[in-house]
Amino acid sequence: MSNAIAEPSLKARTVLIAARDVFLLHGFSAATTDMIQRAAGVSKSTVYAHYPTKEALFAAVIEGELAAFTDSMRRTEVGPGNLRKALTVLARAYLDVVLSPRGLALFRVVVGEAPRFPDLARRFYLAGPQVVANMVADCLGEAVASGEADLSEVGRDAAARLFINMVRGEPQLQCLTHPDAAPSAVQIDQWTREAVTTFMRAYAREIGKTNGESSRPHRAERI
Amino acid sequence: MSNAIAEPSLKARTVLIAARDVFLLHGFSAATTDMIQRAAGVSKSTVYAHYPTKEALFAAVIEGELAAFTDSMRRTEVGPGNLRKALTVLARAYLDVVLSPRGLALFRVVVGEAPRFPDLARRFYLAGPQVVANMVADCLGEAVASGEADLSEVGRDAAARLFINMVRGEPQLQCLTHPDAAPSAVQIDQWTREAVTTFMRAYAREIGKTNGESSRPHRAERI
DNA sequence: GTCTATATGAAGATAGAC
DNA sequence: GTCTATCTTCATATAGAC
Repeated sequence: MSNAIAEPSLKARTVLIAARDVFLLHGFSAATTDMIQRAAGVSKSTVYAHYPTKEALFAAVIEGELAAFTDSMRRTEVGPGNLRKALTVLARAYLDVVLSPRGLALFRVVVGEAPRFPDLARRFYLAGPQVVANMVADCLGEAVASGEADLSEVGRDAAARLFINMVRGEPQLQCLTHPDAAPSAVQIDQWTREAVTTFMRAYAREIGKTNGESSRPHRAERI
Repeated sequence: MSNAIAEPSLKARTVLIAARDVFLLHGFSAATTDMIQRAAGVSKSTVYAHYPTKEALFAAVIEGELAAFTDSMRRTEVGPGNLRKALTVLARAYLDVVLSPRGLALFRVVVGEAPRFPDLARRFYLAGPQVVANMVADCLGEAVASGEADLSEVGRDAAARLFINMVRGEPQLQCLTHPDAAPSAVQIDQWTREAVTTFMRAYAREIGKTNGESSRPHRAERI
């Protein structure tokens, strides 16, 4: 069936998917077009029919991963709840993507090849950390408006960046430097809790200090 | 010209230094032994006389950089002062190394090649973040003892890790993803201040704010 | 130990048949 | 568009003279 009139975009996608696996596993330089060709089950010239060079194929792969990353984060619904709850949801969503094999491999490759592909590195920052920071900043804006948080000392955007870096820092670094040891769900929960707790201690205003899931929704949320 | 009696360790060091420059600039796979040989001004077989393979040479380079990193941090004198001052000194010392061209290149290469050199990646964590976290933890231990800090909620070691990741997070990520734009000293100062401020707001106890010099911390107060 | 010269293999990319 | 076969270049690593 597919032999008669091969749809061009189909083979192109096959090549792209194979290239993604190979590039994310080996990095740009160590990956070879032979590996990609073999993984895709096509011939060498089919690869070059759709992508003029190895660099172009690499760029297409990274762009696709960035889009997937952004989409994944954008699908996160914070939902109703207090600030602690909202930050916890965002932190978990961020860590889920960052600590996934795909997320770790993307970081490795983009950062490792940044001197050779500076534009891709910049786009990584915009599609990843920047997007998440904006989501957190929105959340913090509402919290400030409702009196849940006081960010007058550092500002909303700086606070958002501090938070996501606190969330990402240790888990990502440990995963990057211990490639064979994936952290447990319990460990990830603890990291999340520590970061959220620290941020809340620094910037949350004491409303109902007795704490413990005060079911009072400070922010009347849209649903 | 190096005709008389070439000291073996001299040429070995020449090769190692050249290899360091090449590996840190291009990464492991993109670097070639030709580049190293040319940069060192020696012949191909001289390289292989001292290091059996490209991998072994790479490992020697990374080990050397890790030792330099650790030494640099260990030379940091925290000196007398309150907790805010001590954390600021440690943060600046850490950022100086992390954001230096050598520090950024080391991170790039080690993280990028971690799947192929997992042992080096683990040793990177121990020689870098772990060392700094221990220094911060020592500092925090004193602060707890003197009543300057209350770390009962997350613990001393977790607090230390949170702090260094807050310090490192945004500056390092921006430098890694914007290889052509070095941050200004003012920007670095601001990042440092934001991280220290956030940590202090979360965990410092207000001593002598209203009643002035009530307790006597063993490190001299200074604002 | 160090050099020149080279073996050996594989990389990225292309030509031409179908 | 896709394949088989190939070109050119350059990689790591080694042999043999000095």
